[in-house]
Amino acid sequence: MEPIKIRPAREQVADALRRAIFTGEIQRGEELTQEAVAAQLGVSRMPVREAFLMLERDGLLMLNSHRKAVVRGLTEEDIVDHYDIRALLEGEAAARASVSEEVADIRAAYEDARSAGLRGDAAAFVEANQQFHRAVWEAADNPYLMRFLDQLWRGLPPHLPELVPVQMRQSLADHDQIMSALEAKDPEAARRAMRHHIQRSLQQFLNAWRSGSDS
Amino acid sequence: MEPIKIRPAREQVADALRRAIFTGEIQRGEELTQEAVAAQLGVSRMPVREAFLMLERDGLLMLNSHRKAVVRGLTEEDIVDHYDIRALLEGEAAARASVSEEVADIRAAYEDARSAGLRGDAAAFVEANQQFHRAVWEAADNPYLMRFLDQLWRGLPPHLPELVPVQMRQSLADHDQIMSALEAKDPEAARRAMRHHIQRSLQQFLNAWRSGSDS
DNA sequence: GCGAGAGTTTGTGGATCCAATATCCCAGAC
DNA sequence: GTCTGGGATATTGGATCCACAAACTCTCGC
Repeated sequence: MEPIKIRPAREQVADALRRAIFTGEIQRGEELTQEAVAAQLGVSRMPVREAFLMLERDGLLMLNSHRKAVVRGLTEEDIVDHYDIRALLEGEAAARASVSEEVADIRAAYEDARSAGLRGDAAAFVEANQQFHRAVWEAADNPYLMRFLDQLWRGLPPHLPELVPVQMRQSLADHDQIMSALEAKDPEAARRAMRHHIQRSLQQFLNAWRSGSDS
Repeated sequence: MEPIKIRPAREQVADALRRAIFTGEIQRGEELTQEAVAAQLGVSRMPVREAFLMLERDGLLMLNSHRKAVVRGLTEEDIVDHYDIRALLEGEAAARASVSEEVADIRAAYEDARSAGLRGDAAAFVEANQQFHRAVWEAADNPYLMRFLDQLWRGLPPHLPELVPVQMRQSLADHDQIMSALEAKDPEAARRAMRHHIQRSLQQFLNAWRSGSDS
């Protein structure tokens, strides 16, 4: 038996809200009261308050003293800005990872994503893909980099469900590029490959977003 | 009259704790209880709880369910990592700012810092210096970039008091370089100048740190 | 003397309660 | 008719209360 991590209520509330925002169940501009959310989720206001503070940090809510919380949601511009910074940071992470001792760990995650992709298991792929990226940051071994990337990933839906199948093929091809740059211990090639991967994902995301969000 | 921003108790508590950590009044590894901090600051536990969550995000505290909060403080390695990422992000900000419309705003902040430096007003310089950097991020106009840089600046003491006088001369010279790259609208020169500025600051900071923290 | 286990203490996480402030609505004056 | 002011209402911020989890200690068995 390994020690399990216990998740406080505030995090579960935050997760629930994030999901609701990402799926569009809660719309941009909508106003939330602690009371209403608490009632709907069946908890007291306390964990909701704390969750609101977390979501504010992640840029999903706007809070003002004694005012209701306003859902910031995401504009197309936000998404572009998000991916821009992600490309910068993950590119740096890849460059650092390429000269680290932990390339083997990355390869393991790479293989997982690859096999999930080849057998067409979308859910497993989404999970493994995240592990692959995370393995890169871990190898880069800079707590600030890791913290910011974590925040970024929490700030956008990991994958729009409708585009996962399309994305898998392309992502796997990109991963090949990244992986070989890493194993060649070539920092700049790794940075380029990662940046390219992310910028390409942005295009896919935007296409899906544009067709999905004309509601 | 412009709308003034009201600061909730949690933020003031967080500020007080940050200061205490930066000055060394609270040492690395020390354990804090909500109760004790609340009593000392004369508030209830509630704002302290929320402040703890903020400081955890800034990397200054480690929280575990049902455990006391542990002060993470800063190792020398943390500081290097911190400046590394700051150089990356501020470099990017400078590159973007150089092609923005707001270079004039940056120059205003630059002049403020310069005049404070020339008349040797350390306090004013620290403030104006921060304004200068902030003006650059604002011009870069990417909310994520801004958010992360804000977090970084909150995570380290803005300036070790003893080195401000030394730092002023050098910083002003660096600022000249940055400013002219910005006004030449040369993104890569601006990035280089900013990176150089920050990496040089790191060296000064480390020297002061090493001599200051052998307690 | 030392380790295991129960009981005690301490401290957090979550619920509820109270205070303070912002918004809303309506009445009255000009 | 519109604007101003006051009171009612809604909602958050802060304080207190309670339950549960972790640490600590003391005792008992060996």
